[in-house]
Amino acid sequence: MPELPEVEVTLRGIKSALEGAVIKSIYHSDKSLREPMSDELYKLEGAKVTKLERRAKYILITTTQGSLLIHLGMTGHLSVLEDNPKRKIHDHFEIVTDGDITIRLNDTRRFGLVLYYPVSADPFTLPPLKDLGPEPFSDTFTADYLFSRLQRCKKSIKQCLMDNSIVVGVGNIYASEVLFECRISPLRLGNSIKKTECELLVKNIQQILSSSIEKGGTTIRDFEGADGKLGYFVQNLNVYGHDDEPCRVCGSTIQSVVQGQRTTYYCPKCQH
DNA sequence: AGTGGCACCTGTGTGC
DNA sequence: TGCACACAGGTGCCAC
Repeated sequence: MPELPEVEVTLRGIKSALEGAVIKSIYHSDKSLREPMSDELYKLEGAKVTKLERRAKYILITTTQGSLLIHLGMTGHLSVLEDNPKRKIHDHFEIVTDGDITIRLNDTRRFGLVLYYPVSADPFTLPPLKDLGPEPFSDTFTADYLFSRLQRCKKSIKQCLMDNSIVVGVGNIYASEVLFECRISPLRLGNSIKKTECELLVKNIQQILSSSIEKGGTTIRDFEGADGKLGYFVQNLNVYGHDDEPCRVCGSTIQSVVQGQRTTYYCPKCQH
């Protein structure tokens, strides 16, 4: 499910329910996500939520009794519920607030992550946040930076864009879309990308991600925002999932290719 | 150091 | 209808 825009839309969706609220109760299932969920999570009961923020595709919730890091993996979804309805299959974690709002994590494939950090710990200096590259909207993510990083990359530019140590938040959908918008072939190696192309990449990564956030994310199968509304960015996808269809720009056939076990979509005529 | 392959999981769609 | 298989939005670990 979630790429960065979906996570940002989710964060905005849960923010009003959680910010300033007191956590009345915590629940976690016995099933392991990417890692088992610790019983230390119950230490958050009685805590006041002081801050919600996003780093890469992680949501960090800071409270007076420690912090909570949530990753949605491939199929994770957070919903905001008002009457604490019965848990359904694949509901693995929930927070109930003093305002009787339930924030519930449903994650079919269990690639998500829910971690607890004590008050004394700074999650930004610890795994998994510690070694992440720059945010796409930050001042440090510039064409100069990208160019210097790509110099030592011998893998494909598509895989470079998805490499979290280079830039965070560009997943499989948006990597294809960004390269199409830049007219750069996904098959080229990172170290073949010119400075002027890095300028294009930075600009389009920012534009496409922010446009998708505005439209509520991308719905491929089952993504909904925390309010249950579907995202509309899927209508703006030019190549992702469009293999064997005509390119919207030149009319030639969109191709797909597997790179690093992930499918890439591109127009062989438009992209060089 | 950088890269490719695989593992973690369940559900869905396709072809036989 | 049933079965086998491929594939799906992410990420970390391992061996080379």
